[in-house]
Amino acid sequence: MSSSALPAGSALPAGATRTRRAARRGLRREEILAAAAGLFARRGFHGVSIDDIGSAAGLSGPGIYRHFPGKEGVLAEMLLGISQRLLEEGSRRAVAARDASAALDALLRWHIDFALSQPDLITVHNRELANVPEPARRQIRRLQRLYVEEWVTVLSELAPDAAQARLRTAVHAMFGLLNSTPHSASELSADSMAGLLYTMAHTALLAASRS
Amino acid sequence: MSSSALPAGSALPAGATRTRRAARRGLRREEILAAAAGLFARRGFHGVSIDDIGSAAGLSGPGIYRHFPGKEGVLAEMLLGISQRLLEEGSRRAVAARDASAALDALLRWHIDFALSQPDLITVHNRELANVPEPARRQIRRLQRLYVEEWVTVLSELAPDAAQARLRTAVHAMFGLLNSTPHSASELSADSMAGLLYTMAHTALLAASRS
DNA sequence: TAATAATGTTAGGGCACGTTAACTTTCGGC
DNA sequence: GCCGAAAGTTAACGTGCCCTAACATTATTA
Repeated sequence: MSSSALPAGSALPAGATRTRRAARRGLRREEILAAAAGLFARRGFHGVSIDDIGSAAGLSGPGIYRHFPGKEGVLAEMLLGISQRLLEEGSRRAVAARDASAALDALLRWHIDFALSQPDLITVHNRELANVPEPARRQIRRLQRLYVEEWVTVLSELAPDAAQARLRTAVHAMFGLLNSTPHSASELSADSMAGLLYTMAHTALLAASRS
Repeated sequence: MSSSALPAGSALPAGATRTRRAARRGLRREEILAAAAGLFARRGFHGVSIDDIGSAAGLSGPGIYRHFPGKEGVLAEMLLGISQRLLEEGSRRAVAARDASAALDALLRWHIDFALSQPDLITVHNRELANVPEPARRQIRRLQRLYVEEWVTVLSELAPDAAQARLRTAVHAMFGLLNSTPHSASELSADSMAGLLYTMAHTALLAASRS
């Protein structure tokens, strides 16, 4: 890590080659993460072996250790990536909206889009936090909390009288609704599903804020 | 199983003694199931060992095999019991209601009550079906499907124009909402939580039926 | 093209787990 | 109060898993 992550300021060609290497390495890591996500979502963290992940990614089991410190490391990086993506893109879109109502719309569209296009990631994100070892788990929790806070802030602007604890709980429940996608066999088209989830989540959140 | 489950029609005293034995046995089985439910909910089926379950239930690991055919057997019976309870009690209350609106109210109250009072069971029921071996899994799926159908029937009566596939998907999503309870740290009292979940689920279902 | 670091492979160690076996204790029924 | 089955114990077997070691191959840099 020290030699490749912190370049000893040299000329451009060296930098270019290091970039090529890093790109290859990055691709391989993403292949492994994608393969592991599908397996973790289907069988759970403890139901998947290192050899399983290796086979699904096109290399042999112990080859994983050239890219990750271990099985828990794969899971930790996966969940960190998901949490970061949800938070960063969610914040980006919410801030870009012109008012609170539009921000809620943007958050809903973003989360639904993510859940429908990445069902494996959403499933793992929902279920496997307990299997992440401690230094990383705290960081993931922090990102998840900030993501929830983003939603609560928007809702608070729409319903200033609602208690924040109630809004937080409502947001958690709505996540349960949106993230249920992977479990239902989905007899609906992706568009119908997205519309249905939007309607249900939107009305549920507004109802929770009002009453 | 054959000698105790199918009594060779004898007099009452023999029946009474058999009942006493069966009662002890039944209690022990429920202790094991309860201990296993908590562990499965927290760490997942593959994250729990037979010795873990035994310790939590107050006996040593292999002692489990005097009551269940194996680890998968414990999970199978647990999920079967949950599915049966949800379906039977849900149907009972829905049928007893005087109209469709009251039936939906009864179903909501029943499911919320169950989810809030048995978070471990709801969690296991949601996550671990894939680890049940095949003869039992089909039966559990059947019960779950019938339970969903109970909801869809009631909703269809309230919204005759809504497509059944849409209603089924909406019910699945609402289950995700109600079953999210165990994950949120619940800063709310049980009563507030029940009220909030009722409001959100009710409005979401009606919105899904209308639009 | 030779050297070197990155990336891959197979073999194996250590350990935990599910299950069975063999034996002991508890307890209800005559 | 004895008998027999039910219920519990510890020991052990086989297997699968995570990870490391040792070696082979690829590919980049000089």
